[in-house]
Amino acid sequence: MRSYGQYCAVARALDVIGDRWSLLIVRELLLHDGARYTDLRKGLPGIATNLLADRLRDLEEAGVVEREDAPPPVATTLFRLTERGRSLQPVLRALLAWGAPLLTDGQRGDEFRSYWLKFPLEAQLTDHAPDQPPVAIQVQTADEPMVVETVDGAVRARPGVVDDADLTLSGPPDIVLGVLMGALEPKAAKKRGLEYAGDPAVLRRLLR
Amino acid sequence: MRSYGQYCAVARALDVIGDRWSLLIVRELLLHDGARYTDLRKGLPGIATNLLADRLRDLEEAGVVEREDAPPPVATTLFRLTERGRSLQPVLRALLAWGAPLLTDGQRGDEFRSYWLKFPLEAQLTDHAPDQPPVAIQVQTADEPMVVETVDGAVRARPGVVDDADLTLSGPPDIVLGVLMGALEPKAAKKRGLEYAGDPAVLRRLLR
DNA sequence: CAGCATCCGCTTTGATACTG
DNA sequence: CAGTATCAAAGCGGATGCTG
Repeated sequence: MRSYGQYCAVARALDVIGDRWSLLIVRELLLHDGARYTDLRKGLPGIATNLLADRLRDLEEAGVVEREDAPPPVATTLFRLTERGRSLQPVLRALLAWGAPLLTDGQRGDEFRSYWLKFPLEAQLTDHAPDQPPVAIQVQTADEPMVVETVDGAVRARPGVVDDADLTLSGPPDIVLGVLMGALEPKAAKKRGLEYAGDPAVLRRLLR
Repeated sequence: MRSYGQYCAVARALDVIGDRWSLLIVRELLLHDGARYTDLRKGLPGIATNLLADRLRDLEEAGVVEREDAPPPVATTLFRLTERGRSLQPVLRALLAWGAPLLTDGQRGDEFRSYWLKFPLEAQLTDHAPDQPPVAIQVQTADEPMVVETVDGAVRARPGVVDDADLTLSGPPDIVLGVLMGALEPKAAKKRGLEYAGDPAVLRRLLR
């Protein structure tokens, strides 16, 4: 990117990560540290492959990303965030918070990966009854199942399955997200394609 | 900007404010609410006038900026942030914090406006002795003088002059900033063009 | 197959000139 | 003062080809 040529911290930051796709690459690496080129392409639908290569090079030069030639049997290049790269998390969090209201008008044909739910869910949900036994919610939407669970008073979301989930949600991403963010009543959501099974109190415990 | 087409809050946020110059326009309006088109141009050295007009239109459509046709005697258009626009402040703060280390390698011919110091100074400085009488630092660098002063235990920076400053700093922006951020010792700074007069304890009170 | 590089058409940006 | 208009240059998106 061409520099803004301004002696200002915001402008200098944007000189480094203001390029199109750059912050989304950082998002992918925050969600999936040690990703292969192909993983990044899958997580960045719409990016041109030459741009991904360019950006990775730029970010590497800027000290945000580092590449590691994994030894056999993997024998592939892994891309990681440096410490400096991980310190972009507050920027992503702020953007996430600002952008969250823009999700309420539905998916509108946008691409979606269910592990993208990790950040909004962990930001929004809190365990309001950490003394109670832990709970787990199984979420099924789009490409892969996710688990939302309480761990030591914190709420964690990860790809995966649990067989003893206290609550199971499945349906379109925007509906599932709406319910999990407390913006949509389960009753209304059922009419819009939500499958809902288990204990509703679990949701109230995390939402409040 | 072309949409990323991803159902993700970060991507949707970037769809709105990820365009080149957009966040710097927001910076200007946060620093100078109710700015005229010409004020914005002065505060955004390097922007092409058609781009400024385009971005202001886009941001207005997105509900970030609003324009107000000021009545006489002003009789000009004023641009303001909406509430939604002001809520971008955490994003700017996060970018500022991330970009701050990039300022330490000097100004390198970059443009500078002294009121840009407001955010970094207020973010970095704290009044560690709020019970003591208030203090003021007069800062003179580049285009206009700035005052850094304690107000009810907070630190405020604003364009202007005070005649009873406890400390006066003047010199090149990067040197003055280095001293005020505590990254540069006054002694070393003097060798690099800093004029320094008054009570050094004032600085220690705000830095610690 | 993973990790690019190249080519090409299109869009965005930048610089400058001009206007109500 | 607050923009349009114009045009060249750079950046982006999509397709495809190359190399280990």
